[in-house]
Amino acid sequence: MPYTTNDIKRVEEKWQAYWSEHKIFKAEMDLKKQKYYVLEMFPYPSGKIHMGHVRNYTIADVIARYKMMRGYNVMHPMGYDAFGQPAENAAIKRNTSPSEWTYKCIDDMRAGLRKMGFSYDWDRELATCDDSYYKWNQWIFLKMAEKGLAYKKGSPVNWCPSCATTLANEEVIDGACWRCKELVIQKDLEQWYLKITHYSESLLEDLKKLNNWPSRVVAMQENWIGKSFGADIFFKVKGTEDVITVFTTRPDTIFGATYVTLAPEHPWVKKLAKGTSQEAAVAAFIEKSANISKSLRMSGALLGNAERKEGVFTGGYAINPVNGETIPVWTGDYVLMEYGTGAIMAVPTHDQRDFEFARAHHLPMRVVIQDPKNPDLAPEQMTKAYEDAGALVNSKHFNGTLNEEAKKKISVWMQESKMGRVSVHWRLRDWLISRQRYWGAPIPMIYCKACGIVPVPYDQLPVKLPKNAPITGEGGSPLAKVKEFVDVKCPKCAADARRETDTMATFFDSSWYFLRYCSAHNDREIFDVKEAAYWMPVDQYIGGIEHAILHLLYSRFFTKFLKDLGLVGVAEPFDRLLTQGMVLKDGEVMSKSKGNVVDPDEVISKFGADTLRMFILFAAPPEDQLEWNPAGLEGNWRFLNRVWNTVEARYVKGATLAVAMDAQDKKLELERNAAVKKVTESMEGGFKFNTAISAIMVLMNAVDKYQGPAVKPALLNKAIETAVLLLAPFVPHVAEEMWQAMGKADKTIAFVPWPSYSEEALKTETVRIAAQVNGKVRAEFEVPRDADEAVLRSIVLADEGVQRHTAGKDIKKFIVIKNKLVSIVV
RNA sequence: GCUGGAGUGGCGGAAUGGUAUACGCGUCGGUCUCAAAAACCGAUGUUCGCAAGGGCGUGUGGGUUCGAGUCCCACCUCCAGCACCA
Repeated sequence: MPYTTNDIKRVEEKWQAYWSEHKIFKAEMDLKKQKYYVLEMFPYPSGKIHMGHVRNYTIADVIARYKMMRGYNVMHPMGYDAFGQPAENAAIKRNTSPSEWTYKCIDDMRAGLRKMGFSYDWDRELATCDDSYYKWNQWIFLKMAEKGLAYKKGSPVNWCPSCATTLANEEVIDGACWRCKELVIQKDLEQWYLKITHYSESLLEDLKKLNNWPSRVVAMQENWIGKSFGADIFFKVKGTEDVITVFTTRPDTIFGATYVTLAPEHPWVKKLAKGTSQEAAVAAFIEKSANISKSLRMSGALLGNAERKEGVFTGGYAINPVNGETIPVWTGDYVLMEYGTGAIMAVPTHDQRDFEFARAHHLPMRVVIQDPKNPDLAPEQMTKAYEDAGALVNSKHFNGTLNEEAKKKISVWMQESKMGRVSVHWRLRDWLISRQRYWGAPIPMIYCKACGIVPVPYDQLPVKLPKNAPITGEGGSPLAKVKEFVDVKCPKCAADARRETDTMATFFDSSWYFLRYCSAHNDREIFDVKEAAYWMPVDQYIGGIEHAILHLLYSRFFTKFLKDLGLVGVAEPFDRLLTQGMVLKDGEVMSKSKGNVVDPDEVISKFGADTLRMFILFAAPPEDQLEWNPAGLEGNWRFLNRVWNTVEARYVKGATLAVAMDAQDKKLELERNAAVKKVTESMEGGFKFNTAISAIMVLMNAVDKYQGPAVKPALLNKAIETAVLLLAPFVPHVAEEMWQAMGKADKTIAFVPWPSYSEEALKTETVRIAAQVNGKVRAEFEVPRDADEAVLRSIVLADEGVQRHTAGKDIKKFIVIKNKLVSIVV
């Protein structure tokens, strides 16, 4: 009887109900048992689940179920990253409230997740927009403020005109808003920051511990943190005792510095120009630069473009400390105020950007490093900067020193003679978290005229988000318009005061949710320390590569902070990370705008969740992109049918073990053991689900070939049972149903021990070997296992096919690779 | 430019330095059927040959080795991230 659409619906609903009613996947701390924490990146509830979610969560579910069968105490939770701007937009569009819309979406998502049969502990479900959750956001914020890690400062910030809110550096992609793609501009605002830079060193250093993270994610974080070693060098302003400090990673080129360039925003630019003939030109340049947004200045359009390296002479001069030379100070828009000291020493001969600027503005150049391949390097002839290694010239007593060595020597020398100091600069900046939005956690601060900025006392948390804020999408914090929210008494002096009306960036919410899952409904504390000590770290985290920097970096930061508070014992939250590939259709990412979306619901109603799961796992390794292929889906559907039919037609309940095994029996046992070995190794060696499933297919092919009057029902049963057990993590519903149909006593297959295999059973009496002559395969033989060289010589050299290639030639070597091949050299 | 990764049949993809193309899809042929679908069986890198058998094949060019998709060197192409970060 085929496995019909009706069967699918009946079977899948039956087992989903069973798992749910009996809380099969409820996880409880048990110190006697080895824990395993499987986590997928929780979804933003924007509607129903899509194929990307299906892939992400199916991967996680197979891992969770596999680990359960291996005897681990598995925690596999799910929740919703529920704050965020789309809810506000949806509320305006549909004339509803962000809260109503979000909770409706959560219901839809939950239903979709249940239909996929995922093994979640639903008792731990959480949504970040619940005040029972964001209360602890506020708690963390206050703790950070106490430690000086949350602070307010005024500075130019990234501003998205379309979203009418600020953005973190990490949220600006190619100069545009990560969400709406609008070009980001700079705006001077007072905003809240988290001092992630306090942890720069350990965020970088601890990347080395993350051996089970994809190397590209580690590399991306490394780049983002961006540690540069070099020197700060003090250039005296000519005619004063004042100093301009520049940062360089190339102190070896200090003798080649022919001018200094300051960022247009650098405070010395105006000071130097004042009263000189350059004053007007400098003022005009500063104005012009300010009008070109930073995002444009930093975007690819200006890169490596000499024409665009704009700048003017400030009218002032500086003294190069190492040789006392007076050199001009320029301002140029290729120097960024945000990085280093906002000032550079320009060495046009050995830095391409300086070279372009110097050529554009006719500034002097001097060679201080000789190219060993072209020892007559001269500025007039250079068409680009020489940035490679070489020995120093024109550098006084450092002449002849190789530049890598000179970097250290010159830094030390300058430090000793107080001309500069060895220094390190970071690319990472503090994290701007204020958002002028409604649908987020209120920042728990109060402004009092007398007392200044006053934290909300802990016992007044949560600061609840008012329900009635007017959301127009037109900018400005909606909370500022809610009088009963804004008006508050100062906790210190009880005078009239005003609440902070900005909310937290939603990445704050997701930076610690994995800890909250450890005791999701604890209303006394952020989480139970003992529970967290047991469950953390997350053993396997699964999610999209798009979170390689933001979310993962912030989560690492929060974990380090909470560790410093003594609340968690681990410095890193995620032991293993798997970034799943995207789901494509016709070579493009599925998206509503492209109209190439495949709805999981439709696939489920036709083929069932199990077929969908299996196709997604089989069609590509989990990290790779996956091309949607309807024919492939049907192939997996056919396979599940074959297994189902085999259980129905050939499984014999109560068959007892046969005594003697013939060749056919041994072959089946061999295939059974080989399949268990291969599937187990595919799982243990990095979750190669595609090869795991192919090994189960090979086993089923062997079962199909096991036919005829000599079939031993007990052996056949064993092979079928093994196949069903191996399939259980992948296709849990149909596996449960078949397990029950075979009359097994277990109430669920979920915790039946994973099958084992024996190496002995894999050893056949004879093996098939190949014979190579001069590296080419010329014949194949069936020979006794572990046959020695003498035996093999007699068999192989007597072979006609081999002799054709060896006849009349000397055999120089006869190499034996046991049970694999022989290689003859003539 | 820097960083990370990938190039294997018609397609998705397999291969601890040891018989390249497992498994699946597709295609072709067959069984069953009045017919079709489904299901089942078989074939399927390319080329020369009636056949036996041989040549060539994992982006390109070299190298190491009895033996290289795999290791080393140099390149090409593609994907991704970062990017006037001094």
